[in-house]
Amino acid sequence: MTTQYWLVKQEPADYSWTDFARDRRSAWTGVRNYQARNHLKAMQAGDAVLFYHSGDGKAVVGLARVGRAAYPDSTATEPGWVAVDLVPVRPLPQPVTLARIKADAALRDIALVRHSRLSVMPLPAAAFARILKLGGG
DNA sequence: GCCAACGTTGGC
DNA sequence: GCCAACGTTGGC
Repeated sequence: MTTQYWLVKQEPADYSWTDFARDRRSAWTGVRNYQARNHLKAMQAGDAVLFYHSGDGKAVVGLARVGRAAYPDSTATEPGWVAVDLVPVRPLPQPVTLARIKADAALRDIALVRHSRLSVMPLPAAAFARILKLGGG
């Protein structure tokens, strides 16, 4: 299976990149949106993931990878919800802000811009590479 | 099956 | 703090 590319959002006040880097691994639980869940289910171990700070931050701040593909979310009170495990790889030398992304012609159609409420989304390989480049990573 | 009301997310 | 987008719920 070829590597797929994703972006996940997190409110830094709830769980920041710093928390993630300290933990070395995080169970991505609590997703309760069907579209986001379907993206979680499509993740494979080893896939590349960008970590985005929503709210106070509004920037892509780090690179991660999928450590474990989808499994039942133990925090859910109803069946059917899933979690994945994510592992931090490295922070981006320079966070890529939402404003920067919106200003980039090659990125104006990504889900982060087009579908701002989605918390787990796929990224085309080219868009993923572009954001990494903008971040100096 | 439609639609109004309402709640949540997230940018500004 | 406000508002747009959008998902969910419930009445009909």
